[in-house]
Amino acid sequence: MTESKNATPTDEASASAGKDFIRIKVKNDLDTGRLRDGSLQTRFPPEPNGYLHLGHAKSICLNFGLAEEFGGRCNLRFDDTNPLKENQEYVDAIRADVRWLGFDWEDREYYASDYFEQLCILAEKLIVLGKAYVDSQTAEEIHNNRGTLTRPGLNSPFRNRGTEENLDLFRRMKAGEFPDGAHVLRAKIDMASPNVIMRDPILYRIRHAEHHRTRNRWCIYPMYDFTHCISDSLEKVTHSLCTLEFVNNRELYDWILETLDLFRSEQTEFARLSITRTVLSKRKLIQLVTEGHVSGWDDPRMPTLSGLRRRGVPAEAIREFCARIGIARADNIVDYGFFEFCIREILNATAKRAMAVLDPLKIILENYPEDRIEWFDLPFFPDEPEKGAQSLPFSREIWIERSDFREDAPEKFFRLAPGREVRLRYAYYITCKEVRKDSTGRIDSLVCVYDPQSRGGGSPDRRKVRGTLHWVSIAHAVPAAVRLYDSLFLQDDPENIPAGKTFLDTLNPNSLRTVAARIDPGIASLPPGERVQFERLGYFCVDPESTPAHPVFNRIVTLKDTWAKLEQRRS
RNA sequence: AGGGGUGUCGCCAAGUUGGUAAGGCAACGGGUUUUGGUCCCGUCAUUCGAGGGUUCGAAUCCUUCCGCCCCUGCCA
Repeated sequence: MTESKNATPTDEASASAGKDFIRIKVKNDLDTGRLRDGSLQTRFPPEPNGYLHLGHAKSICLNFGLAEEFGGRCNLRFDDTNPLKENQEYVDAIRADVRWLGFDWEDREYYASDYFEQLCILAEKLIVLGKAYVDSQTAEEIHNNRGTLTRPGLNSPFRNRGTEENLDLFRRMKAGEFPDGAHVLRAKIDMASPNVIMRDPILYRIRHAEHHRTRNRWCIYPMYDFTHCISDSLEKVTHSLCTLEFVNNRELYDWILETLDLFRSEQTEFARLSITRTVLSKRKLIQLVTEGHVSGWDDPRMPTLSGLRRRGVPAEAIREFCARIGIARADNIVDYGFFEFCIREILNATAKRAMAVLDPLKIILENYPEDRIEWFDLPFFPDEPEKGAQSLPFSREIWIERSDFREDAPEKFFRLAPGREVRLRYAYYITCKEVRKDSTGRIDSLVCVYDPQSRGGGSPDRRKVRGTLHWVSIAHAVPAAVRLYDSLFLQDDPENIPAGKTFLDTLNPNSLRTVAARIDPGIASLPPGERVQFERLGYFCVDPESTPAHPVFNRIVTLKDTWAKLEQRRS
């Protein structure tokens, strides 16, 4: 499950990784001895209400990465304070994803729900301190009295209840004497604060709901703001890292820890990740799944870790990506192409080369003996032949890529065309003699001749042959389903759609195309999860549904295609 | 006439106390190449949201203005 983490990011990446403002702050806190026992403690705190995606990966790499780099520890903590949205399936998926990404929380797996008892005691302490009260207004009244962004709020008529009454009411809330919504516990801060978060924030609400871990033990549940800072504090988290939308909450975070005189964890915010042509908001991802726009959380087109894993993206590429994008406080939207670059960088060094033809066109070598079969070596890594090779069968009839032949070939097209000579990689030079078409005019096959002198793909006269094509012997080829993926969305920023439209309007109708390919028999029985490079095409991964009899491959990412770019420029 | 955050090349992003704009991606040009892949070399911000000021000198200090993002859940 856990992918190898031996390979290190490039020097550039690690160099820049050591320079962000958070690392500078941590280093400084460590150097100046600000941390009580001198060691760093972080945490990754997901709410188990969905699957992890690339945005979470950024946070995971930051929190766990920091701990590794500075000799500290990082906890995994589930922020499970809302029983209505959370469940065990998500907990299990999150654990699997973090592990797959390559991080280990050892025995430090915590749950906010583990702290419910302590949280309750601290809430009572707040009441005794005169810093919290039970409010019996309706939800609507509370909303109306909160004021607006430009107008202060109004004090609740229940704001000055006595300590004993508050304590009694709160205990009865906890005991289940009231229905949902009858009362809430609020911090007594300042209804006129310019920071709306500080206008007597709700600390506890009544919710007669079953929690996936505590079952029916509780009917009151603490809110995020009350829970998060205290959980951090109890775990002695020194650096509590979160995204920018929580900046406003920091004032309350600090107020609670200070008022309760608890260990002072410190919150620092960084910009969340956005990527072009995909969405990273949990709400939208859930919608894609529940409305059936994708096959599930692990659909290979999803930016979820489970989707990327099934697609074949190596965990190392995700870590590399996170290291390279850096950490800052400015809003950003990273080009999807940058992620692809990181994937290719890893795969180029790790994926064995193989032969496959996605859109087959038949070639008949008329001067090649009908019953002859030869075997050619295909090195796993052309630049490192010492790493081994695979044998490829060659015969009279060969599949090549349909797009590698053109009847009217432009000057710069140096692939196959009538009368032109190209090289079949590692095999022979061939020249096209005749184009055969069916009744509809579609090209049916090509009759070619091969040059016996060019065995292996070179010739004694060292004549120049620009084009080199991939191929598969028809007699040996194995049919395979190959899924070609494209981005889920057409628009660069589907999170930010003009007016009147939704992100669904920019869904890419061609994000998945399945083709009947012909592959080299040598790779037909690779196990699921195995990644290979189909020469000249891209990187592919064996799908979990694949069997030796019916191989299924997912395209992870294409190879860089300079020719396609040239052609596009001409038109 | 609310508060907070933020603006450095098309994208990401360095730029500690002012000293004369890193790096990566993309792009473009060239070399190597039995993957139009990889690799290698080169080009790519007189300018740091805009204006004013301080200074011998400012992306970095002061000031005014502008843009974008977040906050009015008994969500996190």
